[in-house]
Amino acid sequence: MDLRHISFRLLEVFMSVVKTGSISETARRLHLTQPTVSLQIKRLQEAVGEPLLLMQQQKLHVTDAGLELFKTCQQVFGHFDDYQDFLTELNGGARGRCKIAMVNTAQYILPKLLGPYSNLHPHVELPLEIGNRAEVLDRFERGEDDIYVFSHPPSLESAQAARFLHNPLEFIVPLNHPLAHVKAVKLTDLMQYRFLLRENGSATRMLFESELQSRGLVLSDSVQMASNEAIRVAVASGMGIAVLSRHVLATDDTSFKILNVTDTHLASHWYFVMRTDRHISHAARNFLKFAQQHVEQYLDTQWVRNELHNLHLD
Amino acid sequence: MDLRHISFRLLEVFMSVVKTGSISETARRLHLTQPTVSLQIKRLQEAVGEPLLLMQQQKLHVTDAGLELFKTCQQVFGHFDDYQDFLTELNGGARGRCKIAMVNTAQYILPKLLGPYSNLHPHVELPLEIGNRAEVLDRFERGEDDIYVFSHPPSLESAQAARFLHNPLEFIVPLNHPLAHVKAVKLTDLMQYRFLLRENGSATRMLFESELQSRGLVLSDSVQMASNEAIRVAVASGMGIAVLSRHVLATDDTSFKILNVTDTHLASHWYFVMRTDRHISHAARNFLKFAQQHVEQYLDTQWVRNELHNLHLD
DNA sequence: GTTACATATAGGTATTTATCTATGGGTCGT
DNA sequence: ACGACCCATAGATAAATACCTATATGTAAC
Repeated sequence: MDLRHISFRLLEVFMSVVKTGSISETARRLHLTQPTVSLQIKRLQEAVGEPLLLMQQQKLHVTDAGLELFKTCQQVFGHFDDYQDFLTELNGGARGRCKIAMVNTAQYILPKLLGPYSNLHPHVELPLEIGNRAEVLDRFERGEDDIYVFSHPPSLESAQAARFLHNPLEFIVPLNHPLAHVKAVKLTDLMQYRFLLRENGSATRMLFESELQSRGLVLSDSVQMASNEAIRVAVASGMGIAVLSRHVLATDDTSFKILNVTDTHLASHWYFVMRTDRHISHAARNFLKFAQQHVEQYLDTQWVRNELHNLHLD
Repeated sequence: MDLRHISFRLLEVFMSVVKTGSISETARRLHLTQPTVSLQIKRLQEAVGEPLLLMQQQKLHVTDAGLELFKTCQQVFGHFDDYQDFLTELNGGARGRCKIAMVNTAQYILPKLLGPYSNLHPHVELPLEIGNRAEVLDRFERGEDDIYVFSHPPSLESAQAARFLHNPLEFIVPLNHPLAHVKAVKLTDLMQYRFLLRENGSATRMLFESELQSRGLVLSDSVQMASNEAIRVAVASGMGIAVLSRHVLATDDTSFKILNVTDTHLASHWYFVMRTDRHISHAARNFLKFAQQHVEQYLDTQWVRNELHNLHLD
């Protein structure tokens, strides 16, 4: 039996002939001519190397080999039907994988969107990668994920980015800090204190430092820490002061004090970024559509800046 | 997804690519060039309407759709492997069907051959048709069976027949019959008695009547009966005398007497007949080969006339 | 920077395919 | 005997396939 040159079309025709028990009838149903069907069957028989249909008393008779092939075909088409269903789900975004890589800070906000999405599409895998800016940038360069969440999106010809959330930065001090109860503070007032900062390259730090530089200010003392939590806890325990994303700070957290710095309003935005030179999974497209429609619903409305319509998702 | 023009070859190539994870490697293994494989994959992707493989960081990456297709292919090829096995058995005669139609009398001898054969090939179906000569002839004309067993084979261009067993006829009388103890009888001595005969067209009757005719004899009385058993029992109970195939008479049956008719030795032969203008199942071929090799073993050697080598079985 | 491999693309060709129309030869019912 | 059907075969053709060679391009290793 040489299947090589057997196409599924051929098997379809064969199955129809077995079902209808007639070559002419099959021809009519499949909008072919009778000789065409005759020939197809002949070819199939040659490929199988065994008669599949015999004319017997003016009637088409299916041989054992034919019947068994018919059964085999039924199974085979069953599997392909299943596959078709799978594809349909995949296309509808109801199944598949949507790999997201995000910078550390984003992990405080993205789950609010991912949770509802995941409930809606339980068959979609959502592997998340969390890293510092450098790491995520690395992944982005290599195109390892479907979607990237940046605060400062890299610029790349073959990528598109869109903001969806405002990311205001706040200055926090220990409760017993001299400035803790001052009503209005200026940025220069803070320079004398020790700042707890994320590593170089962190979007928050970048933003803060560029602000300092543009105003000709210099920190008198700073300590680098690996995570936002570490910084928060360290500030609470009096190790120094810090500038952190508003989203990192729980509103009911009273272990530190947020300053009212009147002359400085640092803020960036959260961006969804996707590469256009790479295949984007249906699930990823679907997630972004979901986000576009539901950011207002699941994220704090006061911070939402929904510009996701700028993404070309179709 | 449009499978119509997808051949199994294409799926084979695809599977190899997934397995080896490399287009070039697949090309080497399948003795193709790399561009050929590239193109095949491209075609397959177009047919499926979904990317199956992606280049990612210089490595071929199988997409979800690709992986699922791969699994589907595995199943599908599994089914075709099963089918191939089925075909192999069919070809080896170990599976399939061998329809045999035989005249009544043959049912006393054929089972001796069919039993051992069936034990050897339990997966071969052996539907038997038993009828009178006219009925079997009818089936033969229409080609309804693979093998026919006749005593007087019909002559037909597109058929071959070969003898395998001698079929001597015996005259039997009731135990209390006047001739029962006569040592040597002549045919003419029997004419005055009532003969119990099978229906017109029965090979036994044909043979007997042609003998009578050639010798200018006429029966004084005859009764037609439907089966050999009926005749045997009727003879035993004194209804008349009869001529029956030796094979119909059990050697240890003492309910009647076999005459020694010195001037008449009626006999025919059993023939296997097959049509050459019809597909002959492997099982049927195989059975005839088996018969050719084993008639001596399973049938009474004294009656065997094995001329089955005259059949063209390959 | 060159070599070694990987894939992708372009261009070419012989073969195969999927069709068709036309035709021949059976069987069945009228 | 004559349509009305059935299937098989022959002959024709446009399209698709299955390959190839040559070449471009991109990355990794030396």
